[in-house]
Amino acid sequence: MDSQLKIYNSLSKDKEVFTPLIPGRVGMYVCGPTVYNNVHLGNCRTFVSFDIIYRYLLHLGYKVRYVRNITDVGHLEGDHDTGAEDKLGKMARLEQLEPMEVAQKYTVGFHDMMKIFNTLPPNIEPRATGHIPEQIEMVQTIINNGYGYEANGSVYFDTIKFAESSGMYGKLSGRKIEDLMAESRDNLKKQDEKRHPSDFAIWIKADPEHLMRWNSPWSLGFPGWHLECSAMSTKYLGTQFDIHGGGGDLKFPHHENEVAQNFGACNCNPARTWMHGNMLLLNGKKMSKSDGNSIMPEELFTGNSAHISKGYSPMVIRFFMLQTHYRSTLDLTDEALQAAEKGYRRLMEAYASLQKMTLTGDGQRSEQDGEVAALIKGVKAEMDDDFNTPKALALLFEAVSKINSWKDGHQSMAGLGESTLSALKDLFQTFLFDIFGLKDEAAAGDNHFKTLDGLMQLVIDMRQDARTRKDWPASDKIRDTLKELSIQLKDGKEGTAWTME
RNA sequence: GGUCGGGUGGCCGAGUGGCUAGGCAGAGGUCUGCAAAACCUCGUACGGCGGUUCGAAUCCGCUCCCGACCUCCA
Repeated sequence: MDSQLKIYNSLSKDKEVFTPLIPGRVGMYVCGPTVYNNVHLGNCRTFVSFDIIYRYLLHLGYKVRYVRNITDVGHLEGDHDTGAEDKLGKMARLEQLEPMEVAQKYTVGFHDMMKIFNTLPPNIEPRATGHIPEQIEMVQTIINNGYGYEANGSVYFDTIKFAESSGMYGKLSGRKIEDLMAESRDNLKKQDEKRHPSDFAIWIKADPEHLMRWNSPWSLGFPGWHLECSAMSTKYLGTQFDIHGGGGDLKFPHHENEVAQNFGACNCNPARTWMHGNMLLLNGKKMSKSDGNSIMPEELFTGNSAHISKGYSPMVIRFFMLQTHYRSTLDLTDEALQAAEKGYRRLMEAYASLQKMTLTGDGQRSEQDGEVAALIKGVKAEMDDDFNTPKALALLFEAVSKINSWKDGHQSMAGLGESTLSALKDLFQTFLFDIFGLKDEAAAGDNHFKTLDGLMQLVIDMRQDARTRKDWPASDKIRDTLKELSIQLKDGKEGTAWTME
């Protein structure tokens, strides 16, 4: 709890020592998906990043309230926030479903995928359509405070007024208000209703064909995108809270407008720390369906895609994500995934070896003990430095070399203290599973695995007998046949281990 | 065009004013019946050109290239 956790704040563009508003507690809001289609992989990366952040905060002992919304109304297709079709409404029309059926379908799919990636569920997962009264109330408050105005049944946020009174419109995304004002677009519909081009809709009067609409003091309509996050973060975390996160592409306009709305409603800045994950690229380019530069999670698992040579398991992908800092772009390539797969296995195998180890030395501590102790401290220090998972992982891999050396007798464990060894075991257990959220897929402890392992021990014994007799054809036949079945035997000093490839 | 972020060894990726992560691949070695696995050693990289400095890949300037955002996007 007394850690010196530092977090990079997009608002100040600097790393800051993290101090929660209420000691011991953290309120964290992360922008969730708009459930109009299957989650795509970039989405998953953002949520995995924040999952690790959430897990680490829990590890530090904070009582965290993690809120991640589901947006199921208000998010429009096309050019601007008026005159375009709602994403959910469009899918509903195309698939001939109720909008809520669309939302339900993709919400379930999203949850399934989050589970596959082993992310912890948020504490509250509010839906935009479940908070229409709260949003209407917020619009009214914004109007009352003089930051919103009605025009023809729609309500707009007055960005110029906000910029003048707060001086911070554009601060989060590094934009100048003059530039925003100059960004007038010819193809903008309903531009005439706005006082300034940079103003945005917080309540939109529905066209007759619009599927989702609610009564409000201004019109039969629906809330603007951005507003749901402002209303729901306020409801569950208060007008001010600790962390607001999301993908980097949400900085503008979504987050910028959120700040504005919250300020307009409460005259205060909502989140103290803004965190943004970076993009996932595919072969050096942003994923884009229209260019064919895209891959769905399922395709990644099955290998059914022209971009990859084979399938990769969810935990390999999670490990792959951990190897890059959350604020860096991550380039997904087949070669990089292969490297990640091997690295992930090596780490898991070393973990298994470590847990079985007992001390062989005399308990006299030597230099080696100090090295391991420093390593253990280092891993935590890296996570305290803005959740630096790649560096923490690098240190764990240094431990992997040591573990394998001890195991194969290349290096003596002499000089390692009992408490140091057990701290190292704890470190692996805690970081790999509790914080990084990995699972050991090979040893996915079900009954079948137990049976298989028993069977394998028998086969290994029989091969060992053959080897003792120097019956090389027999022993090699066992080894080679298993290899064809994707089971690899690994001969070591202490006998033979096996793994599934 | 505007704004921002990058260009690191074969690939992916940390980091940072001097002690020069890590993973994967490659080379050599140890071990082994052979192999695999494992371990050890090795390649001394930071787009280009200038400048600041005792010293820069790390700071500054210029330049080239790439990406993101500016419009739906995590």
